[in-house]
Amino acid sequence: MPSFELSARKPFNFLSVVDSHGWRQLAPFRVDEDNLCYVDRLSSGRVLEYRISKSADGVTVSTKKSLSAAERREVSDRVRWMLNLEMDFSAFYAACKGEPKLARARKLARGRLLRSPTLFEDVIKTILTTNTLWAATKNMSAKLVSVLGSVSDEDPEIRAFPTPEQIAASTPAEIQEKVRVGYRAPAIHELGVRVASGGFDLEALKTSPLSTPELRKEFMKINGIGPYAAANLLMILGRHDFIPIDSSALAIVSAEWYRGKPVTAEHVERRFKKWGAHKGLAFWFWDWKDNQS
DNA sequence: GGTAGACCTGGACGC
DNA sequence: GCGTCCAGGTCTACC
Repeated sequence: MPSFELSARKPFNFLSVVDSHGWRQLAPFRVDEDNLCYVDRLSSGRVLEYRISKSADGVTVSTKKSLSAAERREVSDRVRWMLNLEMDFSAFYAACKGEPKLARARKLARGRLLRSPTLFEDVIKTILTTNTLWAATKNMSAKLVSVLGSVSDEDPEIRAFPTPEQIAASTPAEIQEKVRVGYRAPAIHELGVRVASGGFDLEALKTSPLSTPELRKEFMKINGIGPYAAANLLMILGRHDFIPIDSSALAIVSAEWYRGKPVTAEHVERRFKKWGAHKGLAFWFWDWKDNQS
């Protein structure tokens, strides 16, 4: 099986990235034992699955068939992005010192969040997490891939996440009916159209010079993206100064400090205010009483 | 600027 | 079975 190595900035813990949130469960990701697999559609149109596993210096990326030099460069760039191999978390780990609830985060080199190769895919998936159960999010993501994604010529069993063009070529009614995303269909289709037409360079936001509050506003201009979803996307981009506060966030904060009594977003903010630019990370990797994973 | 109500879906739950 | 509730929120209308 053809393979190559990618190094990571230290400290690096492969499983801490894979387990950083639920993305590994959303198609076209899958986990096979301790390997992370992803079906990608390269710029050439070739659809293939690559398998990522830990190595001494970072990760090993393997494919069933060989890649051209250009394809290998493309896959390398995408895997580096997906696992955030280059990011420096030393300031966060320094801030964690003296906080027992973040001792494991430091010890396990937590901080990196698994992300999709494109911001487009992560925005769509974030929309799929809103106002629903996680099981339904997984279903919607799987259907989006199986209904609209490109099938591989090399393996008809695998499909990639649909491109903006593929989503734009569909209709909101078709997306709602076949992908079962409900009221989210118009927002998903609209984003596909905007990106496919070239009217919205969503991927440019990956490296935007905008301040985090300005970038948050940009995300919130997207239909279907509110405060929770914008904060989630900022976390994915490595901007950690907003907390994605959803109903489960309220529940765990309530259990942690308020004996299960109802709390608001302000309670969450107050508890993590002191972490400043690391607020999102401190929240995300806190050792919650009710979540010892 | 703050808030109530509608919004798709499908799994869980009670009957 | 069947009906109801509600979840990893957002949007809009209204005050």
